[in-house]
Amino acid sequence: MTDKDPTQAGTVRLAIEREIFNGLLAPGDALEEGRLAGRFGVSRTPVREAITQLAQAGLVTKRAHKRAVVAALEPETLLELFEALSELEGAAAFLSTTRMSEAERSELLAIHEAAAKNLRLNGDPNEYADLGFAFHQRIVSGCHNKVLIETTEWLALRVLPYRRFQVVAPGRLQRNQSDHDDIISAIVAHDAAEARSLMQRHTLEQGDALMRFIVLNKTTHTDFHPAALAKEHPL
Amino acid sequence: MTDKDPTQAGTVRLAIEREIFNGLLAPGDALEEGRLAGRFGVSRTPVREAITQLAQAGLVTKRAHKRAVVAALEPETLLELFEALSELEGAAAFLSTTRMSEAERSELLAIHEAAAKNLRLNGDPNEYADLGFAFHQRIVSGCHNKVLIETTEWLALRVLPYRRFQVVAPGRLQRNQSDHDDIISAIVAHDAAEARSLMQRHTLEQGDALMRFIVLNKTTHTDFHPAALAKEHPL
DNA sequence: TCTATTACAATTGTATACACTTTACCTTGA
DNA sequence: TCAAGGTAAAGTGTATACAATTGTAATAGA
Repeated sequence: MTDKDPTQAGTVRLAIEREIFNGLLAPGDALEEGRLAGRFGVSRTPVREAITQLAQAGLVTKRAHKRAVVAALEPETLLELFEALSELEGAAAFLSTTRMSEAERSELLAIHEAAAKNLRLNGDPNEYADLGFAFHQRIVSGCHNKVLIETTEWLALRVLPYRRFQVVAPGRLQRNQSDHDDIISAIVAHDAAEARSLMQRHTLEQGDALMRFIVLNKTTHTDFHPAALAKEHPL
Repeated sequence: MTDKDPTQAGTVRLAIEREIFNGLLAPGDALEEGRLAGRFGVSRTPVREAITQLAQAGLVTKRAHKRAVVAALEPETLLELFEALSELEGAAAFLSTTRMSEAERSELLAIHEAAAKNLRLNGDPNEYADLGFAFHQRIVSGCHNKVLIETTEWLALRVLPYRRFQVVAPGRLQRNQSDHDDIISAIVAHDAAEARSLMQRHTLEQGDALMRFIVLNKTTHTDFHPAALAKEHPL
């Protein structure tokens, strides 16, 4: 599904996806086929196909004869996403502990150390967020189970617009890094069960922290749309 | 996505899905839009949309300008599916242990006892398979996490055509029932960790048993298409 | 006989036109 | 003023026509 896009439908799909992540298209916004077609300079057909794909991916919701809208994640759904994701990432960590190649393990370590360095030197928080994302991604891909990887990334995609806000909570970065420390230790020690447990709790707490942040800032928003949050809390 | 289908695309989608499960459409078979359109008495447009949805669901594979084909599960992928599924169902069992309502718990027990009765009286194996499926489904739905439920069912859908063959292996039924016994016990005892562990191992062993069965019968098949198996091992 | 090239057929991707449903607004009556 | 109904506008669902790409087979050359 993540192929290069020789087809217009694929191009449009990626474009819409981008706009959702950028916040240009906010949750609840209607995806009107005609306008999008005009905006991208294509006909309704590929737009319609792109929307169908996005709907199946869960990024937009669509009912018959009703306009497709960008999926609005209610707080409850966001919690459920993190709960499910924590189980999958925990499982991946368990499997990765015994399945990662030496190369993969050392790459993971390199990413972790780069993040540590960034933290010590008060580097760019955006870069730290990217490294954190890479950390999770490597652990997931290390399990060598394509189905599990695919499924995990499918869920991670849906929380992606929200996940980066973990860093704004005070003291979250240090806690995050220390969690990663422990996870790395378990993996290096080949303690798969411990790696699972730590990873699972870590992801779950990421979700909790995000939820707390959202709730605390909710008075000023009817919605907790990532774009709105981004404006008030620029990284 | 499992709504009633006031739209033709939805109807066609379900029809194709059925034919895949029935084996009328075998893995590797090409889904040619024009023919399907003619066969269902609609135009290519809804057929195309149905195929797009099925592709996103993983039941068919589709690349640009190439014909869509029914997804052929290679043995490796099937193993990966069961591995991922076992993690998800294990997680669901963990959560269900503490989250199921009394009504849900008693319904689960009723299903389990009906299966036991079927086994004692040498009932219809097909009915037993259905009860087994219901057993898993209730445990999953009991976790009250829509995202987790949805994700689990998404994977279960892909192994559905193969999963029923668990019953053909000699002694599998008794083993299956005894596994279910243990899982029920853990749930009733509110031992969530044990429920997870048992459920996870159970689903994983289901997959292993299925794989063994397939490998043992592979000499006669170049492929282990469910329809071919169904012909040789009618339930 | 085998291989490569080329033309043609088959099939997918896209655009446009039309039918049907929903939504919104406006009118009408109380 | 408000509610109810109806009508027009907007938007989705589907069919058809056309363009672009791929698969195939036939032919020419070695």
